[in-house]
Amino acid sequence: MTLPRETVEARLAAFREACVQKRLRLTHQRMEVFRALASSEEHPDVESIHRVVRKRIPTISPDTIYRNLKLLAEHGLVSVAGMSADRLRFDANMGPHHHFVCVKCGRIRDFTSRELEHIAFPAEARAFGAPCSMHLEVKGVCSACQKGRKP
Amino acid sequence: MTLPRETVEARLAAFREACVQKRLRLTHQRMEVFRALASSEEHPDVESIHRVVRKRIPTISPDTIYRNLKLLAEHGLVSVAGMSADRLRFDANMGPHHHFVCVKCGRIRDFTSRELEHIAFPAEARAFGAPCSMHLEVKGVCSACQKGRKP
DNA sequence: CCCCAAATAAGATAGAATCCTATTTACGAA
DNA sequence: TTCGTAAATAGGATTCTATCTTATTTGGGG
Ligand SMILES: [Mn+2]
Ligand SMILES: [Mn+2]
Ligand SMILES: [Zn+2]
Ligand SMILES: [Zn+2]
Repeated sequence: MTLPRETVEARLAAFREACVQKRLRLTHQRMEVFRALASSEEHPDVESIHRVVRKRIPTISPDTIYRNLKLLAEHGLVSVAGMSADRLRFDANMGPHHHFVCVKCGRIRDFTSRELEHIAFPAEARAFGAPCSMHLEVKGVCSACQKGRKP
Repeated sequence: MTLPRETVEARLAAFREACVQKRLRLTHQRMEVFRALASSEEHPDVESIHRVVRKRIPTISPDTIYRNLKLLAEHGLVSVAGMSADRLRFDANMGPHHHFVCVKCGRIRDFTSRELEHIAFPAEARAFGAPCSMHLEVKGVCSACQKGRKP
């Protein structure tokens, strides 16, 4: 909530314009859901957004929050923080390594990179606290999915 | 399942030793859960592991899979693939950026890094398919949590 | 101002993960 | 080897996130 007002205003203006271009109806609810998210730098979850929006629209339902965020994410107007994780997935490879994640089939492949291994924690990250690990996730379409094989 | 047998054997041996050192009981179920994970390079979920282990222990319950994987993760013997994501969290910052994630309180902070911006998709990742995005997650303890502030 | 596809509210539903409790078991000590 | 006990398990119940269903409302083009 400590974002510069001009940043928020810019986001809201861009949002309105994008919605018009994409033929997404500018409902009261949709606008307030986006405003709540665009005014925060906390990467809020649905419950947090719902709490905020309820102050302006007391009857708004959680489903409307979910529905709009999903729609907006599909249109590239917001994104999901963190990573693709519908369910927990585990790893017995405890060595340092990174992941290639297929956005089609969800397959996760390990890789290491000599180039990346020598990168220290970025100073910009250290400014927030004491880093202890670093993980790179490369998203893309795996060879199998490119060839149209079944997932 | 295409892992070299020696790799699997080494993992199992290390696992037995670690369990003894950490005073974790080597139950039949725990051993088979770890064997299933250590024999796979698919980053399997609980259901997949359950299917595999059931061939040897037909009565094993999903809860035992969950319980053991969680315990082993706490002891650093396995890890959770992907990222910390108990629930969906959203982001209105659509510019390219990375995340610092506090392992104590879950706070997510944005950062960019000139050093990282110029990194191309690693060749090792491109070997798996066509990358389309890249995201770095730095885990650590944020300043607030270091100072013992409440989450 | 009209119309209607799109969007919403509220409750039902699905599914993942955890909790509860009676029973079993691993393993240290005698 | 046997024994005692705390740890672990099985299976059902429960919690909680997210999605779906359906009747109702509404944004916005014509
Ligand atoms: Mn991995
Ligand atoms: Mn972010
Ligand atoms: Zn794929
Ligand atoms: Zn913290």
